[in-house]
Parts: sequence; structure tokens; C-alpha cells
Amino acid sequence: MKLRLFDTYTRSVRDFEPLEDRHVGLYTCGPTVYDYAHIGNLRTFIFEDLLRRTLEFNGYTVTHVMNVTDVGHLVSDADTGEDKMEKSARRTGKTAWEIAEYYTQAFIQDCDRLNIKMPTVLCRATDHIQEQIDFIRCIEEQGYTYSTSDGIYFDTSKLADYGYLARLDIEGLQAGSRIELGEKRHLTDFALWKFSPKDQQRQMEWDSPWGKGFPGWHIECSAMSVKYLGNFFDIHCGGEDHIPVHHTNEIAQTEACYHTHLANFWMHGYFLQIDEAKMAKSSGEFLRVQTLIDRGYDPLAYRFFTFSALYRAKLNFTWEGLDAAAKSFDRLRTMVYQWGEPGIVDEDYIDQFEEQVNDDLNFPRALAVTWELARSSLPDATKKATILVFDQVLGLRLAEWQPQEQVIPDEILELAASRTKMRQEKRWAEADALRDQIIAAGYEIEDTPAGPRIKSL
RNA sequence: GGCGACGUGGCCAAGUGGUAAGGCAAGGGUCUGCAAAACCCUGAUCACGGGUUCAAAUCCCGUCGUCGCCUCCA
Repeated sequence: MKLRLFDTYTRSVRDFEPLEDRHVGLYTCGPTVYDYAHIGNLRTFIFEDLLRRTLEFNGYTVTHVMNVTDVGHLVSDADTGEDKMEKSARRTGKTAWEIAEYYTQAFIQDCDRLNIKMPTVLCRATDHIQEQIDFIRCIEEQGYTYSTSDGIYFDTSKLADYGYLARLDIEGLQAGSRIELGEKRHLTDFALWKFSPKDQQRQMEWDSPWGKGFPGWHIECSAMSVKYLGNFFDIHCGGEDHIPVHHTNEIAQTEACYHTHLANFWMHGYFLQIDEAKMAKSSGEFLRVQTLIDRGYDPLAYRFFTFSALYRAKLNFTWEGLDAAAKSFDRLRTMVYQWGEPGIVDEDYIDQFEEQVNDDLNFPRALAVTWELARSSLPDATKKATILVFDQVLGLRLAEWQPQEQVIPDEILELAASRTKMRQEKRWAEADALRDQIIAAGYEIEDTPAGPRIKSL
């Protein structure tokens, strides 16, 4: 089945055709590295990983570019906000550069824990200042900029279809606006270059044709994606929150300079919510991968959890929900382990699976196919070989997993041995009493044909 | 205040015109000395009220509720 993907730009599911034969240029908006990523952020990165793996499953070679936003941007659109990098630096006593490096490494570690593939190119905004300056100059030459006391701005009124991606209702925005315009000419205008404050030295600032300062909020993605993928490439992704502002402005910048809307497909991952509310770095609930590990969850159980909903629908996170996913995932991987060595792949199941993932990444359905396979009457070796093919896309590390070897204390082993003896002698009451003792000590006992198996609870 | 999305069994969640995938939980069963594990079986008419249609969870209108965006944000 042909790969079909939802494109926010056209608001429709379209057949995916690469611009270049068998090759796909994919750009995904990366993390801002002034703090750890939370599991809501990571839901989007998992979605993008599934997209990439699905493209590869379809036989495409993917050049995946992801930015790292290590330039601090202002907290608010007014000039009063504090730079997040600089703020984090002040809080921790580290330099802005050290902060960026630290959280970049933390992000990479989170991705590894979630089995998210590293992009082909991971590019830092601060390594591409010149490209951003060049891009701004190009926009300037095309006549889309103006200058204020605090920076160079993009004049959005000069683009006829500004806001098309988000179907922005400019007049409605202005009517219901809650922010001050300041020196901006229009509500939707945005900074391309911000000047450093005259009275203080920023840790991150650069010279430019317009004066010392730093790049605006949206230019890095345009500049870097164009550099690595060209000015019209296949797919650009990000979180749903990027639709009205960030991606809208990326498109504006590229239209001004290159007259393209930057990407053929625009795709957006939807939010993870906690108790029906958005998870935000600023709010109380800030769950990280490490938080899950501390609570005893395998990070891959979280990856598995995100498969339960479509990427294009909000997903409510609850511990109960994560428990359900963890339980289900454990059953699946245990089953897969017990199937032994892989044999010959079942093509019919592969087709069923492919049909679901190719239908705009319907992973809930793809998982249903996986369960159908798992509970089918096919030989174990066939199931194993087939599910390992699925796992190229699922990324659950099913091939490498094996039950944890637990160290059982000698005293527990002795109790179990006594129990086995009692059972052989059919002294059930005594055997059960021993089992109760084992359970009381925090261990569980399962009788199998091969003898008792002991697990810690 | 403006814009938008959503509301499916106990929970998470597919399905978007032809009588409701899957997972978790629950109940029943098989197996077991009893358990555990595993496996099998069982359950929803789709927020509410109208309308369109031979036919609607699926389209239209209204009501209620929840959430998101409008400010950096995945």
C-alpha cells in the first residue's frame, strides 16, 4: 500500500511522493536546551522517529536534519523578557554554553533510552550564525524587513498569504489580542535579529550588519533546513504548537527569500496531556524520562504507550495508562523471547502491518495487527521473524530483550527447595506455608514444567 | 474576548455513511494439589437534543462539557 500522510499545509491526507527518487529530506524541529525534555516533548520526537522509520520501511533513504536551539530566546515577545539560556545560566552558575551542552547531551541520552534514532545531521543554531545572517540579508534585499530600536523585524503584511499554514484569521487575532504591539507595525510581525541591550553584555551575541546581537526566534530553522536540505524539501515536522507561529514564520521567511513554502509536507505531533491539561515546562507536572526510570518503568514502555493513540490526536497521560502499557509490553516481549529463533517471515502479516503504518502512521492499528500475529496459530519461528520485521518500525528492541536475571537470596532458594520437597511428598499445607513465607519476603513463585521460577515482586 | 479541536465499554483508544479494532482492568472457563503464569470466552449503539439519508458514532444545526492556541513552548 502506498504511503499516505496528513499534510497540515493542505489539511489533507495525501499520497507521499518524494521530490527526489527514493530519497527523502526530513527536517524536525529539535529541542531547546535550557532544560531537560519532558515526556510531552518526547512524544513528538517519538512520532518523528516513527515517521522516519516508516519512510525507511518503504525503502526510502532519509536525510534527517534536526536543530538544537541553543540560542536563548526571549521569554516574551515584549522586550522585557529574560533570555532562557541566560536565566538558566544565572540559576546554575554555569555559562550559557555549558548549559546548552549539558542539556544537549541529556536530550541525546533520552533519545537513546527511547530508541529514537539520531538524525543524520544534528545542527546547533550557534554553529550557523553566518547562515542566519545571510538569510536575513536575503529577506532584507527582498524588501520584507524594517528596523526598530531593538531589532530587525519581518513585515508580515507584505506577504499576501501570510498565515496560510495555520489558516490564521489576522483580523480576529488583532481584535482579540492580549499583547502590546510595541514598535512592531503588525501583530504578526516577528524579529529576525535582536540587538543586544546597550547596557549589558550578553553571553551569547554576535556581530552582524545591523549591529551586535543575536538571531530571532524562527530564522535558525529556515537557515539550517535550507542549508542541509535545500529550499524545498519533502517533510518538515514539529509539535502542533508550532503551526500558528513558528512554522508560519519559517514559511514566511522562505517565501520572502526563495518563493517556496519550504516543505512539501508539514506534519505535526499533538500534545501529551496530563489530567486533561497540557504538560508544560513551566507548570507543576514536569515528567522526564528519568522520572519514569526512577519509578521503575522501562523507558520503552513509554514509547509503547504512545503507540496507543494516533500522533494526530492528543493523548492523555496517566500512571494507570502507563501501567497498562508496561504490562502489555512486558507480555509481548516475553512472548517474543519465548518464540526462540526466527524462521521465515509471514508476508501476509507484513502486508497488514504495512497497510496500517502507511495509512498516516496508524500505530494503534499496527499494534492490533501485532497482537493478532502474536496470538495467531502460526509457528513460533514465523511469528518471531515477522515481528522482528515489525520492530524495524516499532523500535521496541524486541530482538535484544531477555528476561532480567534476578539474584535470588540463598534463603529464598532454600525455602523454595523445601517447598519443592514438600510438594513431591504431597504435604500441601506445609508447601503452601513455605510459599506464603516466600511471598512475605517479597518474592513470587511460579511452578513451571521445568520447576519453580522465582521472581521478585 | 477571538480561533480551533475533542467528547466511543471501568481506564487508554481505533473506526468518519452500511449495524463498533486493539491494549489494560473485570467476570467466567481451561490448566494446576491449590495458586501463579499462560490461553480461551464475555461486555459498549458511540455526551445530549433535533435534522439530512434507504442507512449515521461517522454529514448538518443547536446545547452541555473538556482541552488547546492567541505569550517562549513538542
